[in-house]
Amino acid sequence: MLDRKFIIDNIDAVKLNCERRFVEADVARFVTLENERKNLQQELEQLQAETNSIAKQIAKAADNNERESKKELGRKIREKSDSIRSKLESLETEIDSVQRTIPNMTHPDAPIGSDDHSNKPIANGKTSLPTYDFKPLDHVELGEYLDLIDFESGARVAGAGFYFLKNDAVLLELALQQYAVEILIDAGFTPTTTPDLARNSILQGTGYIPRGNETQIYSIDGTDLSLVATAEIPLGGLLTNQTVDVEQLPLRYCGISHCFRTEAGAAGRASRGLYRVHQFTKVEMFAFTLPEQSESIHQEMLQLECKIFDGLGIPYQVVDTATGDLGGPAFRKFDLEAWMPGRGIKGEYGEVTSTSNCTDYQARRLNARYKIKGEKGTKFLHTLNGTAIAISRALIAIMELYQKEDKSIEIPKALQKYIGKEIITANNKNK
RNA sequence: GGAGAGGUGGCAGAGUGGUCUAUUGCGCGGGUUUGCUAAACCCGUGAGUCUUAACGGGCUCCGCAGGUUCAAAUCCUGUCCUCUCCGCCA
Repeated sequence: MLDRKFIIDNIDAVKLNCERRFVEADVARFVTLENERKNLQQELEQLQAETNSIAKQIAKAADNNERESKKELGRKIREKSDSIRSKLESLETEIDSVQRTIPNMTHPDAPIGSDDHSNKPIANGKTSLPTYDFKPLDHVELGEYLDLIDFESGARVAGAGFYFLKNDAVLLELALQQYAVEILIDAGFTPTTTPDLARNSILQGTGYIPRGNETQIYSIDGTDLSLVATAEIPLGGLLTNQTVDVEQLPLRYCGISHCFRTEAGAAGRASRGLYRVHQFTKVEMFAFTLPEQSESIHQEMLQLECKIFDGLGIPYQVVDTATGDLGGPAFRKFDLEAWMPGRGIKGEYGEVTSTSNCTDYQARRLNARYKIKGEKGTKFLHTLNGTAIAISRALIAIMELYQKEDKSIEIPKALQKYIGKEIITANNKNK
C-alpha cells in the first residue's frame, strides 16, 4: 500500500494515477477519514498522557482520600479514552479498506491504456517464429496422443482444471525446474522450496485477498491458512516484520512451489488445456532491494527470463504492461509472451512470465525494512518478483513448438541432458 | 495429538502490579589518559509515530491479540513460536 502521508501530500498525483490505471478508489474519502483519524489519535494520546500522570500521582499519594479521588478521576479519563479508542478502531478499519483499493504509483514510461490491448511490445526473443509444412496440433491433442497429460482423470479426482502429467511430461517438468534453478543459482539467487500454504496475513501483505468474492485464493476451512497462488507469497513473507542490514542487500531468492488458483470468473475465456488451470508448478524469482536498486534488478529479472526462454529455443515477445493491466502492487511490469502454434486459429502469443517491480508497496504492508548502519531509523525495502518458469505454460510452448508431423515432440537441447533422450514418441512411453 | 518449560533491546540475562527513566554485563559509538596498540576510566548507545524551524516534548512497543486495573513486562484469556518428553508417522 501507499504511505498515508504520501497520499495526503500528493492527492492530485494519486488521483491521476488511479484514473490512468482505471481503478476506482475514493481518494477524497481516504483523505477525510485519515485527517479525522489523526485528530482523534492526538486526542487519545493526550488522554493517555493524563492517565500516566495520574497513575504516578496515585502511587505517591499522601493519603487514602487523595488516592480515591484520583482514582475516580482516572476512571473518568478511561471512559473517555475507551470511547475514542472504539471510534478509532472502526475508523481504522474503514481507512484500511479504502487505502487498500489505492494502487501503487506507476512508472512514468509504462504505456497508458485500459487493458492488455495497450500493452506495448518492446523486444523479441532470439528464436524466430516457426513455419510448418503440416497443420500443427495444440498441446491437448499432442498430450493425449503421446499420453503426456490426462485431463479426464484430473477432473475425476479434483474437478475441471486439474490434470495428471504423465510419462515424459513429468520428466519435462523436473528438467524445466532444474534448468531454471541452475540459471538462477548462477545469477546469485538463493534457491528455496517454499511452503505451499501461507497465513492469510502474509497473503494480504503481498497484496492477495483471501475469501473475497472473486478471490483467486483457495482457503483452508477452519484455519487462517490459504494455498499459495505463487511462491511470491511465501518469499515475500520471508522478511515480514524483519529489518535487514543494508550490507546484505540486494537479497535474491528463487522459490519452487505449487501454485493454486480458483480462476473465479475466468470461465469461458480462452483457456483450453494447460493454459488456465487450478494447480501448476512454478519457479519464481524474488528480490528485496534498496530503493535505488529496484529498477536495475527489475531489468536483471527480465533478462533472466529472456535467457531462460532463449535457451529453450522458444520465440517470444516482451511487453511493457499498460497501466490498466497492472496489478495493484506493481509499479511496472514486463511480460514474456511465448509463441504457441496451437493457440487460436493459426498460433498466438500467450503469457508465460511476468516480472513486477512493486517498489515499497508490498514491503509497507509486510513491514519489511532495512537499516543503514550509523543512521537513525529504518526504511522500507523494495520488492520485486518474476516468473522464472511456470511449468504448465512452458509445457504448452514446448510441446506445440517442438512437434513434428508424426506427432512426436523433440526435446529442447537444453533439457536433453536432464531427460536422457532427444525425442518423445508414442511408442517410447515410460511405463 | 498429549504433558511440561520458555519467548524481555544487537547478544546474554534480571525484573512477578506503582517507589528513578526496563537492573546489569557484553558488544557498538564518542572521549580522557597514552611512543603505538591494549588496558583503565568517563559519556552515549533500540524501533515506530505525533509535535517542533530546531533544541526538546508526547504516545506506543517486553512474541502477537484481547481483558482486569487509576496503573500491566508483571495478573487473566486466547493465539503463535521455540525447547524437552510421550504418542503417531514418510
